Amino acid sequence: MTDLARTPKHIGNLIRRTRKKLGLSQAELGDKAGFRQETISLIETGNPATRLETILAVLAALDLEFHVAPRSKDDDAMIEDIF
Amino acid sequence: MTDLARTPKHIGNLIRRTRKKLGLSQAELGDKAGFRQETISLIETGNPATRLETILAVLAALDLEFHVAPRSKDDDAMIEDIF
DNA sequence: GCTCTATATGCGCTATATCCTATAATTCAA
DNA sequence: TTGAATTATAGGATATAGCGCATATAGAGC
Repeated sequence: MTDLARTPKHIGNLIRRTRKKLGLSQAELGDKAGFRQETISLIETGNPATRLETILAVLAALDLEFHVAPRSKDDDAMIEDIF
Repeated sequence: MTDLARTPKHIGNLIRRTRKKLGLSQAELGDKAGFRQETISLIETGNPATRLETILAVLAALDLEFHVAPRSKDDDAMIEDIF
């Protein structure tokens, strides 16, 4: 099961969804990833200027990882449903 | 076919590989993505502080996109082979 | 070797991440 | 509804992105 992530908002929503599924607060996730609650808040609200390594650390703390794949028409059809 | 990308270096290598496969110079890719040659250079060498939106724009210029998936044991086995 | 292109590096600039601290605003349960 | 927890926001400090511009290396071909 993989989720498409083309924009910072996609990624933020995905992180928030996963964090809540795991029953974590932003502060708890921040602890696990090595960042502050405020930083998690910014990421989840779609801050486009977040540092790459910060995103990677937060994903890892949620046991997630990025995969890179060709953009596909299937994804285009799916893209509106992400929110 | 998807590629695992757990670190800025993974992502940089992937971008460089794809760019060369497409016969583009760093400057040409920069043009397509809206950034400078120097910025592409930094990304390809694994700069961990690159802005998220910059990475996303460069991936899009290469017709690539991120997917988010659970970290898997299969990935752990594969991880050493990325370089 | 030499030349041309491609890539990496440097400086000064503005913008912003993240930290730290604090607090406002929102959500949720009792 | 109220009180506690959670999330969003703010200001000052430090670090660094990406810009523009310049240049130094590095590579590929002759």
